[in-house]
Amino acid sequence: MSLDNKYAANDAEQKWQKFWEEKEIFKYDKDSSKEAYSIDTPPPTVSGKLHIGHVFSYTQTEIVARYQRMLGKNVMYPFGFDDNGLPTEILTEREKGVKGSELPRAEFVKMCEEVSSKYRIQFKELWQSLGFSCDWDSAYSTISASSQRISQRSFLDLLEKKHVEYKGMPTLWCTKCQTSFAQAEVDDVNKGTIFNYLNFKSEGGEDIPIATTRPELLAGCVSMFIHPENEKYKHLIGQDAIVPLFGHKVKVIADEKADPEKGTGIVMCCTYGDVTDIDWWREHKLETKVCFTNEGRMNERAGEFEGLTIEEARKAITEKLKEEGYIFKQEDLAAEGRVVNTHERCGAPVEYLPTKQWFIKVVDKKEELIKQGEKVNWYPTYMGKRYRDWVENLGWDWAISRQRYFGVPIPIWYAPDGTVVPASPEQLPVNPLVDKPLDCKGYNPEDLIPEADVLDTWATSSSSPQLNARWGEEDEDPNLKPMSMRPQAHDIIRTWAFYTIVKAYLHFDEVPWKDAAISGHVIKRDVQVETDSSGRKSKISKSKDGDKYSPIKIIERFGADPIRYWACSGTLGTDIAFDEEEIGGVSKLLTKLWNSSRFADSFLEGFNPNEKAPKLEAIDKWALGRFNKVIAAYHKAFDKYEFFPARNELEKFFWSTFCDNYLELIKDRLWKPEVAGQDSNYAAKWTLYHLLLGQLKLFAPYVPHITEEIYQSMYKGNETDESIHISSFPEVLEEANDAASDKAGNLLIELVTLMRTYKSKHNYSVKLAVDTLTIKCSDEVKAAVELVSKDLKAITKTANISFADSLETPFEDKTEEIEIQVKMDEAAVFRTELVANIKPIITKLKQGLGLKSKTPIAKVIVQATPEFTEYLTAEPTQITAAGRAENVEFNVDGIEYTATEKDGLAVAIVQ
RNA sequence: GGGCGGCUAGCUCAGUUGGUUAGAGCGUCUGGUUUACACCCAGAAGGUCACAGGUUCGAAUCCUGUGCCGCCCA
Repeated sequence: MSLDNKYAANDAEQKWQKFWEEKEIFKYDKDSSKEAYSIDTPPPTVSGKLHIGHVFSYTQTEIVARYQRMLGKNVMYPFGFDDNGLPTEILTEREKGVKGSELPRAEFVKMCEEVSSKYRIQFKELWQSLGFSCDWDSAYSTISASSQRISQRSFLDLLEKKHVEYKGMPTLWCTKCQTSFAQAEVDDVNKGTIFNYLNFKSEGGEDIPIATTRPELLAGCVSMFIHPENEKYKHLIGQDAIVPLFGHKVKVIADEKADPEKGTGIVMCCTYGDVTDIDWWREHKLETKVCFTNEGRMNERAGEFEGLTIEEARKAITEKLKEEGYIFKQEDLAAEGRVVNTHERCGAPVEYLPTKQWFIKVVDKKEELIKQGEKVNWYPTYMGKRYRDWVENLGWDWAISRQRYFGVPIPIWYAPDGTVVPASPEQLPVNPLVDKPLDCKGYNPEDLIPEADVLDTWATSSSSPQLNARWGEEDEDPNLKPMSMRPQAHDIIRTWAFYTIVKAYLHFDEVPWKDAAISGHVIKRDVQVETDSSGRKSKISKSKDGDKYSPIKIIERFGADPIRYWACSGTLGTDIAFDEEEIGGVSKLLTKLWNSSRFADSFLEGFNPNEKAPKLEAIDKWALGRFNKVIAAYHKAFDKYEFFPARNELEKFFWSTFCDNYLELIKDRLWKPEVAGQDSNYAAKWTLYHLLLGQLKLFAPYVPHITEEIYQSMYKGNETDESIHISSFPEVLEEANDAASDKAGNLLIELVTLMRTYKSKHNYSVKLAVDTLTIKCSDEVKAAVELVSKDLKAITKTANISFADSLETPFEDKTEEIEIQVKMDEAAVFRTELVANIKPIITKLKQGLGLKSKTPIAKVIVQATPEFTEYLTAEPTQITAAGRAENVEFNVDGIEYTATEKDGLAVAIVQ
């Protein structure tokens, strides 16, 4: 089977994707004795849109999977979908135009299932069209029955070990989603707002000024704070103050956290404006005066403002304060100056409300969790610091209960006296709203109150290592503890990486995985700003950039392989700009790979590399030896998840050493075995066979489709592996590590470059014949050059090579070891000169016929003196090439010629 | 305000434990090519390695400081 002229990417990609699936090439074998390599694939959140960022980071993982597989490991590359929880609910509400809280629970859950399964299919199709080598049989969804079982098992284990607790305390609360949430789900948004300066009154009637952006909290004001050394106001400490509009009294208290420089230097403390309020409330044992409802409206404490939303109340109360003369100054805070905490799932501002929630206790485990983080190998290493910083700054335990619907139920009931009655392991998965505990702990089953809350989505996705290892299930896999690696992007170190480490630590006192490879994000090049020459970049925005970055469309345009290759550009962990030009550049590389393979194929058809041991020539050893170095560098880089340098070494070798030099060097040996000798011909083919195969294998993880296509067409006979992707990487060929050959090869390249420069500077064609090349060099160099003089002659079209101690007319360029003198073949030079005269005339004639200079024509006819004719007829292809003509004829009578600048030379053309 | 990362050719980026003349691709310029490939080949131009100090025989690389950009956390 030989290779077609052009590589048909679309057909080939689909063909091989089907082939891999049918032949189960990527199946993980649980019972294999081979070393396991397991990947804790991030289960993407089903949030609707597919994003080029997904492609970028997931592809990097996919390439690692293929790499490890070719190292001979038993690779577990599963896929999961994190389809439960609030993101899916919000998506469903948006798509179906409903509100979860207003529908019967079961009905809404069913809708969520419907929506998520739709998107699950889209995601899977995307990964498949990129040629991902997942074992789809091990795909999981975090809401499936078995995932629920494992997630509930996790909860019960933590309950038993007393790592979870049910407690009432101020909790991050989303009034829009009407649920509590975790610290990690808070987003900082810069938002403009108004700073209101207003006066409280002291008992003695003195004005006590404060500044606040949230006057609606006045109803919940419980105290005021002044710095103990605040000279201006410290006399107020200990007094009572009267809250404007609402009239209740609050104490003025001293505390160092009240910054004298900020606002007026006096701060009001409410239930609860922010984390400082909560700290004060706790430290000073203040009363609790909630003035909001869970739905985000003012409650009865707000008096006439009851029932207004928080926003409405802010305006109304500000107005009233102004009317009644409490406000004496208002300040517009610019957007960048004011950070508002929002709920990352929906964008609503964060509130703090006292509620009773389930927490995983992490704050008192900081030290241990930091130590766990140190046991993980982070790539790049500084990402470990981000983890550490996050853990060190933890202020809250991890709230895992959500007052929502589409999630894993918390498997417990409450007895009338408050005792928690857990589900039994054998009844999982359980839905307390429907089921009863197997062991009611002596309570009447009818009296038990089911827990209606569900687990946070992170509480389930943080169990992905346990889901992969099938923890506690019949088919539990002991080889996956810990897993080999976790790939993920840097933005979710504080959530997903952290939570997963927490779980593995609390359950098993171990790390979930050995390595964590952290990728960056895809950003776009902002064209408008770029023309400002400041070269700014910005994040891709779904709303602004629409479909431009739709992965499906990009795959359709470029094919999967170029996108995969692009996804491996740039340093691990850093953001990358999406660059269509670069993806187009990859297509060029693949075409080059295809064409060079096609070239090799034309000589290797029927070739058997096992027929006999080759007698390798210096130049063969040189190329193979350099390839040995590429192999070593490739593995060294991949070992650290640095697929970009690995790829670069390979690409550089392929394009420069292999294509531009080695293939050119062996052409004569391939074309003319009768001149070169059968041994030489065999050695060239043998080297070509192995070099190309080796490169295909190193390219395979990146561009699996085209390499498979070439492998199957060219190599399948001699090579027995069913797919290149389960073959093993090329081994270092010791025989080729030969210093003399390496030296000779490098000198040869130096000489070739010098000759090319010489010709280029004289405007000669690279192929123009040379009569004699004279080299001035040391005896040592001379000996090395003699090893490759045959190759040097062939590639530089040189008839004679000689060595001399001094040169009469040395070429200006030289290297450290070599100087040269070139005597061109006079006849060839003269012929070139003649052709150089003919060429512009042909172009002119073409233009006269309305043709472009590159348009092919039938014939060039030249009229010339006998002397010129003799030169030209010796190498007629020079003229046909110059005119892109089929043919050339000389001195035909009865035709109108156009004269050239050179006397005795004229041209005509036939279209 | 704290932490982290970055600043290298017109653009996108490499640059190993400090070591000859700092590299690649794209772009530009000059040439070339029909027995793999114009998605090609050869050659050239183009850099005060953000800035300022310091360590060193030697610094893009190590140290200190400054500026700008980005991210994370307050």
